[in-house]
Amino acid sequence: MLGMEAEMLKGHLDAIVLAALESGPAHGYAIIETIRMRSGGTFDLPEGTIYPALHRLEEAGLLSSDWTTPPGGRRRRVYALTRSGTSRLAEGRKAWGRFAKAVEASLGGGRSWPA
Amino acid sequence: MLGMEAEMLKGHLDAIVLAALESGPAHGYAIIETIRMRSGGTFDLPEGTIYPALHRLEEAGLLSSDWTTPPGGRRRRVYALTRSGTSRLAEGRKAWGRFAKAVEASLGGGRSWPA
DNA sequence: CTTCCATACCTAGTAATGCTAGGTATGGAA
DNA sequence: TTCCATACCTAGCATTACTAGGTATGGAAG
Repeated sequence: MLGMEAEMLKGHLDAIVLAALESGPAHGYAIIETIRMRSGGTFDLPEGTIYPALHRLEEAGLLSSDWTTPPGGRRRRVYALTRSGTSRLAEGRKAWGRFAKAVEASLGGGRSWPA
Repeated sequence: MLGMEAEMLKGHLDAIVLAALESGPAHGYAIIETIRMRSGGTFDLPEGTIYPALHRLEEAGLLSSDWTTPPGGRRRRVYALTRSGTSRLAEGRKAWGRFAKAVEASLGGGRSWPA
């Protein structure tokens, strides 16, 4: 997040994190990187955002984690989507679709506006 | 908000409220109605959301208000966009565009997904 | 060898914000 | 006259992302 539009993530972070794990398990630092890349640099999340979110998602049963130590590397906590995490992600995508549509309709207000 | 996707508005409400006033001044109840209509029923905001938001926006100089009493009617507080409210709305639309694009890129993750 | 940096994790506390759940009041319909 | 829809308000709550600190290790630079 680049300061300007701080706080805008509210409520959408979970789905974004889950999506970052869809292609396979990853650890916190890598997830931050994935999200930054995918979002084209728009979401540059501080660790203080990601780690608590991961804990929350695991607590909720949407992620599972394992401590791993790659040969000659530091200890990492690797997260993976659980079955309910996968289905929550699907819900999250649908919810985002509805939400975005409603916001656009609300902002548009009859007048056309630049895509 | 239909419960399921509660909290998703976070950070976007202000722009939506400002947009509701773009076509002319209105009072709180009418703004709720406008937003519900425009959003196709998705955003059915409780008064406890709107009134504090209006106060916040006025405090921030983005709205101005006047008490009016229509002939044979109840007392209403009518809000209007100020000049800086108008320009904030423009910023809000741009910010939404960037944000939505980044979320879609983050959720999409290489795989195509239903518009 | 020591120093420093990037990696990698963590958490307590803060600020913001939307919502819940209450309250008041009035005009018109039943 | 009773009730509901309109119309406004607020205190307190829950959630959530962020700030600002902290720990530790492997590798590179000096």
